[in-house]
Amino acid sequence: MPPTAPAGKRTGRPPRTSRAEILSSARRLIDRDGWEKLTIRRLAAETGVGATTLYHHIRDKEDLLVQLLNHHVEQLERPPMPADPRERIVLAATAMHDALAGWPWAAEVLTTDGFVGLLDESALWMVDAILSGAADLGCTQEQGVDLFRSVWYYTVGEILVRARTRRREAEGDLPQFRWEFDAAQVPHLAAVGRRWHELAVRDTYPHGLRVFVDGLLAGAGPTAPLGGG
Amino acid sequence: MPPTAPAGKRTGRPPRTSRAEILSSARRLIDRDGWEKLTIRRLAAETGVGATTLYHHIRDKEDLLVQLLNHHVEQLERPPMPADPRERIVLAATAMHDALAGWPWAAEVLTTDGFVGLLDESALWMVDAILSGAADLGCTQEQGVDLFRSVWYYTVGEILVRARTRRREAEGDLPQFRWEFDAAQVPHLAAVGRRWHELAVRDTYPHGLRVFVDGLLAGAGPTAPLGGG
DNA sequence: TCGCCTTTAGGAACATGTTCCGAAAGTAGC
DNA sequence: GCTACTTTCGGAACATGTTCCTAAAGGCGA
Repeated sequence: MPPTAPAGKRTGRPPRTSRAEILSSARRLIDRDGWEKLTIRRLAAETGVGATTLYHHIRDKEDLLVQLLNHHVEQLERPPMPADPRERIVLAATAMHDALAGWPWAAEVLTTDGFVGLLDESALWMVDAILSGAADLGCTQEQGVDLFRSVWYYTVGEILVRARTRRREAEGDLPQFRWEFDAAQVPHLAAVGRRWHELAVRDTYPHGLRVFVDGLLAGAGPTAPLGGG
Repeated sequence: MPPTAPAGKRTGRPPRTSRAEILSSARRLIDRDGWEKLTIRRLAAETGVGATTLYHHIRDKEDLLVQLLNHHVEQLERPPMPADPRERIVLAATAMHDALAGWPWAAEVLTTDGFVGLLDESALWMVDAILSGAADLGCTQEQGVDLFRSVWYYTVGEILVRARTRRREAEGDLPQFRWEFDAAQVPHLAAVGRRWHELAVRDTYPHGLRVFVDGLLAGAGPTAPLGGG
């Protein structure tokens, strides 16, 4: 990795590419072939350099993906924030969800407590909106962070599960599942049986989110701790 | 893959190993070195065969992991089910969570809508308990499945995030995060700053689960649809 | 111009899961 | 015993992300 060259004289072999150029190659590649096709070697070819050369400009693939996500979120239209704190939280969480839903690899990268430490401020207004909503409703900082994390778990889980389900379906992988269950052992599941998938197509994220936020906030406030201890 | 030999005469080259033997090698390997060390080649060595031979007994690594998970869940002590439907749901979800928490690869494998189609009945009593609780509270099948899925998203998200966070910490990867934020752009986040991790150590899963279940059920019943459409 | 130093380039190599295909090792029929 | 058939074995090979290390290419001082 280049030592974040400040300016002025340059010595040594001239770079054949740059971080910015690599990122733009990556965006081009994703736009053209989809993000599943984004491999290091392909990206190197698209950039016009050798594969290992990329590693002098990006730390690793995750670094690359985080930068791409930053760029993606920056380009999102930023909706006006509702004055009502609760609505603000729901809206911000939904925006977070939607921003990631089409970019499952982004959710994959951000599957980390404190992923906020990876992103630029320009991509963090959603997080800030949630924290601000919680604060306006009387939550302490601790409670705000707890609320955010719970919402984040739900969101990231939904995205990862749905993304993987879609991929499985695309690969025609479902037939291998078994959908006949022994009613003696699992009567309710057996009653559902192969209707499971038919029943599981609805988008329950928005409703679940609302329930979650309402519930988490119902017990909040200066006197009632949000979480356990 | 062997054609699930029914019985009787055997012809052809005699097998050097079997599915059961591979599974038990895998368990031994995991017990000894941890599941991160479970690779195909290592497993083959432990079993005493060539690497590619495994593929005549297991479909792929995911197949292997699912079988291991089945075995793991089978060995869990099955707690008595509370008569109260709501408590039953919470207990079953918690059991599901705890069963997976120490086996993050299992959550990885089960990140799929309808993962229940992968497991044996003996590993599905938790799912059935949740469906039964929902039914007892007046939910339709649709609502029960919706409730299960929402709880599942939350659960799987929590597990994946925590597992990945732990791995990151183990690799000493956190320092690369940035924890100074521009207060002008994200005031609340900036106020939290590097206290984020300090605040994020609490286990909020149980409380969040309760909130979630209560909230989802509050709007349930024969007349009030649980989800959107 | 010649050599030194700095910086970048990228081939070789490794570990991962996985597929292909020819070789190996049995039974069955003659 | 010989041939055919069937089943399993496993090395070679591929794509993936990634590290190591040597070569290349420029500026700078003599």
